[in-house]
Amino acid sequence: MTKSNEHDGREKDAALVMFELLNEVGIIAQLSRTLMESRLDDGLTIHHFTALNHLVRLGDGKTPMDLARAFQVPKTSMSHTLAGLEKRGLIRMEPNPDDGRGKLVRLTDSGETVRNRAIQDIAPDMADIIPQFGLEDAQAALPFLRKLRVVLDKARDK
Amino acid sequence: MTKSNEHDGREKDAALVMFELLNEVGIIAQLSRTLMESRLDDGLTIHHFTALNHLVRLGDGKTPMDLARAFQVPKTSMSHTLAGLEKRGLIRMEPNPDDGRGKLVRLTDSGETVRNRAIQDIAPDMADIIPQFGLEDAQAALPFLRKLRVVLDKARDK
DNA sequence: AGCATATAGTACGAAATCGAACTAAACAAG
DNA sequence: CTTGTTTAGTTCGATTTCGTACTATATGCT
Repeated sequence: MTKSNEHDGREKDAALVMFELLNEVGIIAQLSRTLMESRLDDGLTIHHFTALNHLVRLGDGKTPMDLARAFQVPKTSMSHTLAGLEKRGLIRMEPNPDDGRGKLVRLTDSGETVRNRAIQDIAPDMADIIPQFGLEDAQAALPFLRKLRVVLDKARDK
Repeated sequence: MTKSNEHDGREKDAALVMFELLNEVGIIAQLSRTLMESRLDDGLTIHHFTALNHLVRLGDGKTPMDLARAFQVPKTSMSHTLAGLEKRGLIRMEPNPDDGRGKLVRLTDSGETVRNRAIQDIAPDMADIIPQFGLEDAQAALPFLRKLRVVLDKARDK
């Protein structure tokens, strides 16, 4: 039926490859999520950890909307996550001096400590995974994934 | 402090690489999730689609637990997803002849049709993404991701 | 066989997710 | 300055997610 312009068995449609790729990515995300979550548990969820991690790595003083956009979640969900972090004393909310509607998210010392401890707790698991296929493969995959993330991000608003 | 056995700036710890990698994967999964969801909507969620897709690709006659394990979700969540699919007439639940406790999930014709249509609806978006970094890169990434998924899956039960 | 333990699935309730509606402030145009 | 539009964030409610507890069957051990 379909025209076979090269080797039929190996002929792979671009959409097909992408489907498979995102399928794998979805499963990996789910697996890593549950793996990390099993290591966390001071009642901390992945969302809590991810937000803390983001603030440590890229600097605090972000607005809630910045974070919502960064993680592609609705602002109401981010509100909820931040409320949880604040209740635990891991962040503080300040009024945004540049925008009377807005707030700024500030890491507390405790927040940074908790994040660092979480990293320490999870790191052994991460390190254990690498040797199973070599650091080089993983390093090679990173730029590709970054690019894919950027492309998908742009495709977001059609 | 850390010994610099090569080029210090590029020296990357295995755990660090893995963190970054899974971070990217998580964001990509989230983006692709919302992208797909925007194309679906006959009330179908990603979970519905993913389950249908799995059954078409790998064959039906799986138990709910098979599916729960495949997607790494609690069995109660899978119950809920399957209930939704059954209510829509996209699957049927049979008793498992080999296990009196269990059930088998069967695709209906309608289920297969709906899955195929969903694929058709999403395919253009998938195809649009590929040219932005070349089919070869994507094909190269696939085996790596599969391996990572398998490794994580094994690490699951410590 | 009989009993202990493990497993498949469901019921139920608590928490999380997220859309809709709302408040308040910013911004844009006249 | 007023008016209309946009944006940040919260509140509220419907739906989803998922842990706990339960039932029923299977499996393993003696």
